[in-house]
Amino acid sequence: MNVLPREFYDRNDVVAIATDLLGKIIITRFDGVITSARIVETEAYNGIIDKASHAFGNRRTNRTEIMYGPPGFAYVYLCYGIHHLFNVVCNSHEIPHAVLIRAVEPVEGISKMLERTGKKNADFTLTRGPGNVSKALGIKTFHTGLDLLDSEILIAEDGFRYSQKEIEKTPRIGVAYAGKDALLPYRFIVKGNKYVSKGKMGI
DNA sequence: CGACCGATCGTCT
DNA sequence: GACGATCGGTCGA
Repeated sequence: MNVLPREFYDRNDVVAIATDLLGKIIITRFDGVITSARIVETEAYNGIIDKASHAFGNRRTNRTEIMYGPPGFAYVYLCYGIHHLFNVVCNSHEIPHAVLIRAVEPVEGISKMLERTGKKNADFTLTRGPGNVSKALGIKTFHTGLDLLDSEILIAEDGFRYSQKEIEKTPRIGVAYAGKDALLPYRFIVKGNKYVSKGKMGI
């Protein structure tokens, strides 16, 4: 198990990074408790030219500032006042690319995930959808800015890899407000994986 | 299965 | 003051 290096995130191709993140492992360690899960669904957000991105039009606010920083850091924001959505900051300083983690497959610490989510059974709803991912892994908005190479949240690879045939691309979910950009094939899923979220065009 | 709805609050205008 | 990069439940067909 190796933590992904800074160079993994420091690329001028957020779509490639979103694809490459499939199969990688997110590991969180809060209060000494480890939970980990394999990424099976991602979405790319292509910075200032992407209407679906919070950084569209070079918008800089307290919330989005982290995306303008160096790559390999967490961008976590509150959605609908309830859900903490976990993103990975990509590309170099001043280029606000990000990848949203939309679904993972539990690996370690499932009992802790059940405790955090208040669920009884470890079925596919445990970590399906970006809100559930953060809830199960214990990620909150105040974790925004953590270094994914050295903090309580890490992303690593264990040698496992999905083949291109197992990966499908679709338009992103819930971004209708982005007009034409909502049609871009920036969502990446592992075909047939039961943890992949339900989308209009998804599985 | 699809449509709809309520929860809930930080962020931006 | 309005609005989400959502979720889970309910209701009707």
